[in-house]
Amino acid sequence: MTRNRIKEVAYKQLAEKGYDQATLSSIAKEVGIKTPSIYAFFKNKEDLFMAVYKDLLEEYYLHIKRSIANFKNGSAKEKLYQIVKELCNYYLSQPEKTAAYTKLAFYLPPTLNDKVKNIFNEMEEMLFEVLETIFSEGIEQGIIKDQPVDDLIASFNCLMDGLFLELLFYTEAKFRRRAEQVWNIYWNGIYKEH
Amino acid sequence: MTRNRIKEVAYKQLAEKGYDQATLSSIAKEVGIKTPSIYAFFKNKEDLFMAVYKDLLEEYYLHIKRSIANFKNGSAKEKLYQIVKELCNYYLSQPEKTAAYTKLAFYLPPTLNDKVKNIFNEMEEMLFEVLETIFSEGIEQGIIKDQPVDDLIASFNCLMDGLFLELLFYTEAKFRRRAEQVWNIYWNGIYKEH
Amino acid sequence: MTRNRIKEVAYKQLAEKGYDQATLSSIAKEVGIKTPSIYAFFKNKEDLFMAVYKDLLEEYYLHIKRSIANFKNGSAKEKLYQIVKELCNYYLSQPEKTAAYTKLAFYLPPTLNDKVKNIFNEMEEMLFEVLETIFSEGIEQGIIKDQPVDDLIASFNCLMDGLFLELLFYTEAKFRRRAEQVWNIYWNGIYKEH
Amino acid sequence: MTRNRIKEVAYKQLAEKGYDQATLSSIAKEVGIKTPSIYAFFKNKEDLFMAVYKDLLEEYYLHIKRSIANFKNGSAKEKLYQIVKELCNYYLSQPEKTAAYTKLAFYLPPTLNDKVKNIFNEMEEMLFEVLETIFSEGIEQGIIKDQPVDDLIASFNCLMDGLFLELLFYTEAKFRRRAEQVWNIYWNGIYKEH
DNA sequence: CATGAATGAGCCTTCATTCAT
DNA sequence: AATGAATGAAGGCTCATTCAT
Repeated sequence: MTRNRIKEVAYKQLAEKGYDQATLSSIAKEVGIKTPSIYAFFKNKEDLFMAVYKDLLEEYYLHIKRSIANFKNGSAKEKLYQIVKELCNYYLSQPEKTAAYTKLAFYLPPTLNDKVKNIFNEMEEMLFEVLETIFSEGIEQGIIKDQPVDDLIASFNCLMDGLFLELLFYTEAKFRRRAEQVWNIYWNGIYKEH
Repeated sequence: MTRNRIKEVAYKQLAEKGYDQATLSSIAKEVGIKTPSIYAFFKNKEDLFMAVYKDLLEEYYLHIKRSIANFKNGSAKEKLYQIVKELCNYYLSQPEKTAAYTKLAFYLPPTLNDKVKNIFNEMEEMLFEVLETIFSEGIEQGIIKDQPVDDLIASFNCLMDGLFLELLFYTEAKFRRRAEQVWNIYWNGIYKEH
Repeated sequence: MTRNRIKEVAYKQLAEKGYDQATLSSIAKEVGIKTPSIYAFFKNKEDLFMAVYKDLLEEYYLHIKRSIANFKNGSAKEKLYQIVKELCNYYLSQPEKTAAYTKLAFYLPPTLNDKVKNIFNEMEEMLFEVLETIFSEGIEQGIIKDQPVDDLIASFNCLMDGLFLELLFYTEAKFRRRAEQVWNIYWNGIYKEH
Repeated sequence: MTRNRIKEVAYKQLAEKGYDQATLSSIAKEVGIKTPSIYAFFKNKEDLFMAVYKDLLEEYYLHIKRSIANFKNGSAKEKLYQIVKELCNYYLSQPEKTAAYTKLAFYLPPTLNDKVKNIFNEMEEMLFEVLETIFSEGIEQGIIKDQPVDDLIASFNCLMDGLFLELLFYTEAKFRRRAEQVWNIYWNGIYKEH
């Protein structure tokens, strides 16, 4: 289906070049159609990218949700580690989508801003709840030092954000190593020795 | 001096709108000159932004260098904390420059890529050396757990990157709080209890 | 019948926006079909509007013809007055058709020019003959001052044209008043006092 | 000055083809420049045509005003006749401007509507006052039949409008003849026999 | 230094039209 | 009879850039 090919090329070029440089004509050329044909499927350039964004966010959202569902069992440490690992895997398995996702976060055509931010917030809230549960349980079970859950979540997110950013600069091997290093230090900071 | 006013408006608009949307004409308009006048000072759009980038990076570089010089004395903990705090202060005191700096990191006109990356690398190396010294000393003095200095540096950088990214999404108050939280957990992870 | 709905929407939009802005797609949208469907009924945009024009002209032509037939009896004054009145009624009862008719007169796609002008001329000739008869009789009967019939026809037409033009600028009430005023002065000018 | 050449070609093409078909590129081609050059002088297509309209209206307005000033002396009949004659002369000496003026009256980009209508109204009011004076004086002096001045003005305007419309369909010679015929009948209608 | 004028390249978009289904 | 998909042509417009003044 052409519509999907357009969308895929669109997010690929978004990843590579950003919104402005991802020209309708360059997208059309890569798809193998003429520029005006895009308008048979999307009202606008904005409309096209809004669709791309929506897909990207939904897929990401879904993936996180599903990953989390998989770690119902296991210790707090295992759960947290799995989350980090899963997200790293996702990032690395979908480098283009991740890059597109990043571009998205850094420049958004003003019109799309609000719509996209809503999905962002939704995702953040979900992740927040999950982490809250894990940390609370960890503390109750004496595995994690007793400290404000807020702090734990904040620094976990910061870790994730840092990794996310570094994703853009490192090769896969380096990145994986780095993720391990970072995780270790993080865990050492929060677990309670016996 | 007009040349500087151009550069300042340029990085301001870079921060706000990114490279593509920071049009020469929109820059000229804000400066209060006509577009072609820019060519009296810069060969190119690329040339202008290369200058902007260079300034941005050099200032950032210099700032880090100076900050570090200030913490010649003090414990490893103090030194590291000062680095975090100083950078956060810098980010917060120069939100526009920081935003520009970020845009720069996320999209660079291909021609500029190599030149800019060099400066990046230089900065990273410098920071690496500083951190290496601090961590090594900390371990020697028994303040920091004995562990690979590489890991310590990696996770310190990840912390900084995470904060850097979050800078874009949080208000100053929230950000400051977050920085404290993150630092605490980090330090708990690396210091050696007695 | 779809064909007719297309035609009606077409002349309505012609009236509102003129030939160029009466887009096939905007017509299709208002009809509730897809643009290419129009081609099932009309060869062309030109073809469609040619049909619209033809209808418009024929209806107008027919109307004038029928109106005139009604005034077989009566004095010259009555006949002329009835023509003016009838046409004004027609204009006012079909404001959209009249507007379309006007647009038609003012811009015609070059290809249609000749075809349309033929119908115009036909109509004008018919009207000319009718007026000729009325004026000649009026003069013979001593009701109208003895003067060149040509002049009488010319100024009657000018009166009609003026009213036609003013139709576009005035409300119905104002227009009706104006028509009466103009007619009175016109008649006072040509009738012969005893 | 290029700016003026653009405006002149613009109104010429407006006269010939109407607003939509008077393409910026076709205007540029006739001027002998490239399309984007137009934007050095006009913000917009609308801006360009607004300038054209303003010129057209102002010139027309000025011409009427000056013509009228010339007939300060003379009988009512002379004055009225001079107005008709002057306007016909103007129309005929500036066929393109008149055609443009007509196109203007029949289709106006919606944005320009209000601005242009103001100038229209101003002109109409001025003409109304002048005619009011002439007719009132004519009646006082016993040259014109005692009748509502409103009627006299309405039918004079209708005469002018009719002529204006016919201007588009007739050759100069025919038109001049027609104007004479129409004037005669008009005057015969309003003058008072002794 | 600064600018007015000009331009090639290119962008987003619309339009009339075709064709296979 | 109707439509989804596609397209060539063209339109309005912006941009970076040049050049003479």
